[in-house]
Amino acid sequence: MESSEATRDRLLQAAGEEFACKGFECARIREICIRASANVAAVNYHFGDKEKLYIEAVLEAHRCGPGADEEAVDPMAGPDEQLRSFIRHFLGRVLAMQAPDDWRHRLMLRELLHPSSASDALIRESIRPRFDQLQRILQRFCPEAEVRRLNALAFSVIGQCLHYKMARPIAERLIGPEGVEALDLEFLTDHIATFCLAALGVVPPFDTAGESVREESRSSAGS
Amino acid sequence: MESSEATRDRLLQAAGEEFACKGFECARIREICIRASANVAAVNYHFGDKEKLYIEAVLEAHRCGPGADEEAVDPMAGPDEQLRSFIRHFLGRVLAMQAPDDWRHRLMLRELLHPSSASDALIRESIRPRFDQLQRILQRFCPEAEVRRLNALAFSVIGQCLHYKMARPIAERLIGPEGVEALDLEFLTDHIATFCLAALGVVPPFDTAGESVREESRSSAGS
DNA sequence: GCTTGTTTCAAACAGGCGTTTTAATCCACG
DNA sequence: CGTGGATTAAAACGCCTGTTTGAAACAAGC
Repeated sequence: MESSEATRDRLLQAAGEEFACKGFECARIREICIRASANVAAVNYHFGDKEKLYIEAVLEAHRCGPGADEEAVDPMAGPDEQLRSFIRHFLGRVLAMQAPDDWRHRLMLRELLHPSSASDALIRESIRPRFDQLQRILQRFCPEAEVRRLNALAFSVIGQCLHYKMARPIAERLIGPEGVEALDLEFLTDHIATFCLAALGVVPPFDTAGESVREESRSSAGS
Repeated sequence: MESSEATRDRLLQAAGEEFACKGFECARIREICIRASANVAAVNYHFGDKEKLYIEAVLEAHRCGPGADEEAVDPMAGPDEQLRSFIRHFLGRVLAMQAPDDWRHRLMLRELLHPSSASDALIRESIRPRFDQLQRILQRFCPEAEVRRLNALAFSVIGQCLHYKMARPIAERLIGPEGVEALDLEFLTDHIATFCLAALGVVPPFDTAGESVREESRSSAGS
């Protein structure tokens, strides 16, 4: 009874990887079972059919995924440092999605782009909290802003970050693989954070060399 | 000989629509032929196989697509007006992709996200020129910027726009369909343009109400 | 040891897929 | 009219899909 839970778990893992990189339609049950060293009938026995296996795989990837750095943004920090921190973590997760072992987040993203019944839990427990968190940060900059502006501001932040996952194949063709590789986490975090904070009037805008004037050089006579 | 070119054309149109909304793998040749009022064997006769039909459909959608507003950005205008104009047109195309009749752009986007041999022509003739155009505009703001910064700036503009196509299903769940609908072309164009121009130091940043201070109110004593 | 319930396995199932075959149809030209 | 090449049509082909079957293997309780 409990002994064979192992097969179920192996199936969930294999299904997650397969669904993540091929999608629901293109993933093959036989391939999943080979990966899991299980028989084809095991899917039907443990889950019923392909769709129920998919839903369970998404929810499983969702359960194992978050939890670690849930509250990585310091609630005591200033709004600009909070936004920087949010961008760093969000972008870090976006860039890490390229890694072969991060199939969990790729699977979750796939589910969000083509929502099935599994997306409810994802949005409720993962996406919504982070979106609200971002909006709370932005509201500290624009406390009197209407909802529509707040939404657009949030999407401006998210859009810039997510772009490096979504459009990566095009980007590699446009500026070359080495051009994409040069846009690493550190540089992009600083770029997007400065871009947004400048738009919000918190830090000075980019100069004619495209560089940002950070605090230390602003108050040069300070320390 | 020439008479039956009609069947070929009907197949290309039907294939374009079908590939655009279901993708290469999930589109069915039989369904395409029903749409085109053609026999299944017609695909093999006119194109060889499914993949060659797909490539021809992408290239056909590409040929019929652009050409109209190729140079919609006034080369004589100031850089800020050029950027505004670029964002308006790019965003307009992104938002128009939701329309059922704009399957051509949806198909092209699909091809760019999962590149096959058809993407070469797309990138060379459609994407690359516009990307270079955007970089030229941005270079007028930051003439001394290095390549990496220029790339990141371009992706900041593009990412904000494309987000409204890519993440639309999630956005509708996050802020509701009416929330997404409120983000129309006019509002978003102004929002993204102001966001970018403020980051570049050309216009004042958003104030605490999330509103932008446009030129007329800046030089209130002027006219 | 036998029974009972759970889990695995090889094999087969029906249906859909892209593709091919073979014959029928069309249409222009001599 | 009749001939030949281009186009269409119906049917079948082989393959692969998700799913199901029925029996075998296994462990536990009496």
